[in-house]
Amino acid sequence: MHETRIMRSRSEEDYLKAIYSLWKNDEPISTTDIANYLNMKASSVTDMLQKLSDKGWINYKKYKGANLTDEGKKIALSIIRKHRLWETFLVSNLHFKWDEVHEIAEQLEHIDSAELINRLDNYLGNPMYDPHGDPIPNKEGKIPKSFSIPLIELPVNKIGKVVGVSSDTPSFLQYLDKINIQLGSTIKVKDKIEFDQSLEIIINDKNYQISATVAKNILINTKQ
Amino acid sequence: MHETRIMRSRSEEDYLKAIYSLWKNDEPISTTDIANYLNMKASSVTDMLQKLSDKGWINYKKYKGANLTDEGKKIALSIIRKHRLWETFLVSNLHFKWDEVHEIAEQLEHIDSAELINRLDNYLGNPMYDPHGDPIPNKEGKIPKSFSIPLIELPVNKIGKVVGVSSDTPSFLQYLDKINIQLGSTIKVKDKIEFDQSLEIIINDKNYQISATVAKNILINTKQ
DNA sequence: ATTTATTTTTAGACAAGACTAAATTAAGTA
DNA sequence: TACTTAATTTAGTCTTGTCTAAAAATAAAT
Repeated sequence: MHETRIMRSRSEEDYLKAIYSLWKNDEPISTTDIANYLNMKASSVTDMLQKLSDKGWINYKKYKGANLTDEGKKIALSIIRKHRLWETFLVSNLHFKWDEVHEIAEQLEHIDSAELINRLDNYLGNPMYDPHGDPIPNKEGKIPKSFSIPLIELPVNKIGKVVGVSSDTPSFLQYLDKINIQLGSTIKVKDKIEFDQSLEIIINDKNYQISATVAKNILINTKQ
Repeated sequence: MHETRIMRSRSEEDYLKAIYSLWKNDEPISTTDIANYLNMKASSVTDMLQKLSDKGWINYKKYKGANLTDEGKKIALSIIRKHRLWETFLVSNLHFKWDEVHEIAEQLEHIDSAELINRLDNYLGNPMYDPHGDPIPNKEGKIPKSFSIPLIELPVNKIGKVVGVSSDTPSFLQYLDKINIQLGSTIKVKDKIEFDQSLEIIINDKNYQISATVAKNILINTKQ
């Protein structure tokens, strides 16, 4: 007895993932936003939205944007699961640095084998978070809750632990490496500069000055 | 300074690998053979051969078939390297069975990252052979020599060690599992049946009767 | 409320990679 | 050598996923 095999193109998967990533409230995502996210033209996006809608993966109303259906969300989460598990493998086992893995994981996330990804999950010890602190959805698409706030909201003289980042760009991650910030690092906010919102912080007894932009993209745990 | 990035489609890579696999003597490979190997129509193959020739990866003369150039051979070997390293990972680390890995490796072999594959190679301990006993080309495309003969050529009462198989089909590999043959197994040929060339063999003190077809696809070491 | 600007969709084109059917070339045979 | 068959190529079609340019719809502004 054969399972029904729904074939998805790489492109379709990329769109679903993009829509998931752009999803904030429950407002539909605009054509333009998706186009920018994927570096494509709006007209291409319109075409694909119609196709994804026909397949039942998104709800799409002309001129109104798109939102994932439950089915579409499930697919997006399975791709994100793959992406984050592969990133974990690359960093934990192959010793890539956290700023080097995104591109490769973008390819690996499209490998089609449930068996493979579940075995990889076990092999890695069923991790809850990837090397950037992002939660890894489980087989059923459930995401572990993570309680965190951006570093910029941490009060002066409080100590926090880095549990994630909200930007994955290599330049940002490399900057963090430079000032010795990694997942698990302990940070104390020594002072907040009123003028530009920048922070004076202490990491491993060394002082650093970081911009508000950076502080917004570092995630700190909220419970010990 | 950016390295020149020669983009290759998955299709192109599949053709190059096919031509490499079909390559025996130095006679060019025919359009039909490639078509059969890839389950495609000859006309599709003709199109692609022209394209690969334009890119300098094969030598192609109309009606005369195709052969890899040095450049093309290098690409084919790099894909085979990736395929076999991934198969090794799947079997050795994720504990897949040797008949389950081909399909997945067919996908993984197209992942494009030299850094990834070299790290994977090291992670696996720079293996020389994959789970089917096939030699793994190194970074430079050099293939370790393996000395082996098909089991059918092993003389009666001689003992040999299984070092590989020359068919990768799941049905064949599953049959080998059933009669307890794996890489490293010791086989003694008890008798050869003149009539149909079938063999009576002993594995782990148990007798089995195997057909000539099977015996041709089991590779036995020639030096201790 | 009407005009203006922006966003989105439509229409048509193109490249890649497959196909079918027809034409051509090569090979085998009488 | 001429004829027949098999292999190969050509020509034209189709699908997917992208694009540009133009048209239509929505949103913003006077």
